[in-house]
Amino acid sequence: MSAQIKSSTQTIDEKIQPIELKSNSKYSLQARIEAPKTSANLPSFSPLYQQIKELLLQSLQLGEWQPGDVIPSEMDLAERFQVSQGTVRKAIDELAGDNILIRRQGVGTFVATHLEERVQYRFLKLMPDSEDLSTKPSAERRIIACKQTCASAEVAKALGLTKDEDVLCLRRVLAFSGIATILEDIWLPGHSFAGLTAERLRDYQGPMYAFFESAFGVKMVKAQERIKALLPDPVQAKLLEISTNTPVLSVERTAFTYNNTPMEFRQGLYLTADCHYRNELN
Amino acid sequence: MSAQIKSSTQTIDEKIQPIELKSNSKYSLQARIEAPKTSANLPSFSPLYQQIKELLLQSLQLGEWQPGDVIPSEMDLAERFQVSQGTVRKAIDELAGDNILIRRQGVGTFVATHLEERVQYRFLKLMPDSEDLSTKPSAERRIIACKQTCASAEVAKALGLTKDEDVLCLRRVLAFSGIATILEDIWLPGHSFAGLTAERLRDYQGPMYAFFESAFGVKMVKAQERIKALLPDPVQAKLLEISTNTPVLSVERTAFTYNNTPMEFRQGLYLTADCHYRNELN
DNA sequence: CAGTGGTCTAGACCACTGG
DNA sequence: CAGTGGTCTAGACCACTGC
Repeated sequence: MSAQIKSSTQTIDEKIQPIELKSNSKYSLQARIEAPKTSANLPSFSPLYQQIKELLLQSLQLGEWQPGDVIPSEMDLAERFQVSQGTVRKAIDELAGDNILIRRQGVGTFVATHLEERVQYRFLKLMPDSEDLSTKPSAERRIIACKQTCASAEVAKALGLTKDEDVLCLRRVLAFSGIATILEDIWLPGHSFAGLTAERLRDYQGPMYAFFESAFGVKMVKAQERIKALLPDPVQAKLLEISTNTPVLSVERTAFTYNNTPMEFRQGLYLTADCHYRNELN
Repeated sequence: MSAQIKSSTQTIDEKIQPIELKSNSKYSLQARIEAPKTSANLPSFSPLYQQIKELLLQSLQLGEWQPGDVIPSEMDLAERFQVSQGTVRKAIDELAGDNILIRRQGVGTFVATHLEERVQYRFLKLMPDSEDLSTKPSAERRIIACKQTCASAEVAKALGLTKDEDVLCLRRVLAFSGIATILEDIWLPGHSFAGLTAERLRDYQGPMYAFFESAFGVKMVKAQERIKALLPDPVQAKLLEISTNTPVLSVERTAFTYNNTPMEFRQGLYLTADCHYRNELN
């Protein structure tokens, strides 16, 4: 899991060849093959920095570096992969752009984590209407249910499981400043979250995704949301302390780990009387 | 508007000084002053590529290059600003990341435009539930109203105007596959859109933001949205052909030109029976 | 002060597009 | 085939952090 050697393919002929490569001379980076263009529009080659990016992602996925850890310096990585610092830099740049790594000048490059994040809820786009960012009231959380069930067709599809596979199902309410605001139903693949109980969740201080990281080694990296407007059913309305005539946002989220593997599906109902879902478009 | 000369400040001492600068030796790029750190955490200097980025933005804002135009090649710009190609490249990279410029390998770098965009509606995140991207039914548009009024407090605030300044107010309905889906109220600052009429809008084929570009030279660059769930009032319900008990998404958008200048405020009501607002989180 | 990421350069070569 | 953006390198120096 340590020494990986590879070679640039671009100018390899005159560059590294004469030098004895460190520990083994097998190329661990895919050679840039001039693949005959298939009918589809596949990219015909992969730049070095993309391959480095993939290797870094592999190391992250395999747990070589844990969330919050420093990764080796650019120079060290350049040495390890036998490329220039600039090439490593471009790979890291992209990962930093995806919020997978975090650069800190003068210190090092770190694996992003949902723990100890300046912004506690990275994926929560709900904001108070009064843009009063100064007083970010920490949420009160209430776990309503935590049970093991079989995946419905919808949940199975979202999680990439087959129907009736084991899933954990949570239900919780978040209240801000004493006002119940979010009701969430959360489904998790059973095989990755074995041993999760309402008690353990209750005991944990901090964001749920931080808990998933530390307790199950599951790091959420990105997510997709589908938003609709709904009227809550009577049970939902009761939990949110509203009437069934009060419209709410339905926010269905699929969250992914490395490798685009879905690891969570949730439906949130957001009460938007004093809040809104905020989005930036570019 | 043409020859701009400047100098790198980083290694200027030994580098360019002995050479006679092209046409004039005034630095048009701000020197990197080691400003005494103010109490606030202001950046103490600005990298060259950031300054280049600002200069490019200025040229865009002043209309030196119009939407759809090619801008000069990286080499030409490097020559113009007296920096290396890599520095220009980094500036352009950022602008391309903001969807302000578009790079096309082998061809050149272009000013982004809402016209002739592969994706017609860049800011519209509403998708059919059946992810049936193949059949993207073009919307039927109906202009309901187009009148000149005074800015309400809310609209004035969003557009950075003072209350009661002139604004244009549009109302329209978009229908997909014959189903009325979106009702939008749109407010525009009167001074920038003088002469806009329902007829001109109706005659124009293509996205509204493309119309704004070609008819008024207003290029929307980014936007913010605030989403809530609402019940429509009777008038709104009638226009959307739904009952007042059907919840809808309220999407309030402020759109900006260059310089973070707000140029449009709109409230859209989205019927989400067969559609959803889609968002990607990183 | 050593070590990290951040900026900048100059030059080489590659991949792609269009005439 | 010329011209554009895209990749890669090697080396220099700067800004920031922590010890």
